[in-house]
Amino acid sequence: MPTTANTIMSVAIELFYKKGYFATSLSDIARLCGIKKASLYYHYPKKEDLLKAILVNAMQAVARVLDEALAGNAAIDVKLARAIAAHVDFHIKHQKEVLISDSELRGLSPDNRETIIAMRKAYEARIQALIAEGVEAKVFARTNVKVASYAILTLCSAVANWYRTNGPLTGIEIIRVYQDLILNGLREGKGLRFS
Amino acid sequence: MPTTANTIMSVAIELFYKKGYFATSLSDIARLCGIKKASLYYHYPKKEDLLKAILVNAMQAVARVLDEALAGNAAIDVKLARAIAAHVDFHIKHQKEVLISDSELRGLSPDNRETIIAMRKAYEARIQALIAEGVEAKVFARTNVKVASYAILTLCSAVANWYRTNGPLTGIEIIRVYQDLILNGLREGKGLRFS
DNA sequence: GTCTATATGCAGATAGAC
DNA sequence: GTCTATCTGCATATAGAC
Repeated sequence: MPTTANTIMSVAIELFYKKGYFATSLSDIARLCGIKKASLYYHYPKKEDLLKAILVNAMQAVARVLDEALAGNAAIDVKLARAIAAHVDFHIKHQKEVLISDSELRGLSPDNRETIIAMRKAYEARIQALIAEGVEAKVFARTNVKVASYAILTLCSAVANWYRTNGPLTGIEIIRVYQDLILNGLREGKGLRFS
Repeated sequence: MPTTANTIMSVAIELFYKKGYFATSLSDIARLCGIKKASLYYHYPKKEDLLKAILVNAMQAVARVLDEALAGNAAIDVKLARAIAAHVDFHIKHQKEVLISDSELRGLSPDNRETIIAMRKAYEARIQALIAEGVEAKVFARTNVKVASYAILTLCSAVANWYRTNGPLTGIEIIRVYQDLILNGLREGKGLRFS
């Protein structure tokens, strides 16, 4: 039995995803929750609080998933493969939250926006560290680590834009494809060699 | 000397890009144009007309760029390489319009939205035809053509999210990287093999 | 915790003078 | 073509009863 706050949150995710943050009114949300819009304010004092919670939760969740993927020892290319798997898996399992995160950041006040950007940078830094370690160990070709990380992360995030649950591919198949593509690309002379 | 209509259009692109379509008011646009908001209605009867024009122009322009890239004969992998170059080049030269196209489609009425989606599908179909031809000719490995096209197009479009004009890389360098990555990926056993 | 009623503001859009 | 003035509606948010 979900709490009212939880119901509101899932309805908000649904509508922000489908119509966008600004185009979604609190009346829309209230109607779908089966309550009056004034009641929303008891649970979330401002509309922006809903958006902020969605983005913070998503960032924390994906960071946790990365934690698990990187726990334990492994060769650096295996580690990166696991990170890719975790990232892609999260992005196909949480398409709505992730697409909201990508397109509604501007709905936040400067303070809240900075919070999210900082979380995002911390996440990127962990991927960059993996790439740098692989380059250091000469497992990957020399490359501009930051640029490579942007290319890889946008590539792996973009899957949220086209993946469909009833599509012809399972998540595992897609992960396999992206792992091959990126790891081949990072090895000597094969692709992701940003100078 | 730009016409007023043109000024309005560039201001709209600037603001829709920076703040988003819904968060941009016609007063904002008018102020930056140095006119009163009622004057906007002489040039564009509805706010949505501005958004529609941006999306239609962008789609027409990128389709034209693809025309040029595919004019003349060439081997199928060379053709695809040219298509990638054209697509990436367009996406780094028109970042704002392209990012608006990607995130503000919901600002359009159903009719207008359908128009854009149809243009988009036609564009995708041309890329799919290239991939299919390469598979047919056994230059590329067998793969799910539609899925491969989505992966490739989102990959090549995502560059608009991270490319910076004063960044460390030129457009040509990025194009080279993406061409290598994708063409290697499509050849036998190297990556973009969606079953 | 949820309700009814309402305050307040600004949005998109129009009318009509110049 | 641009202006001033205004219409109309809906948005977020609050007050206070139950």
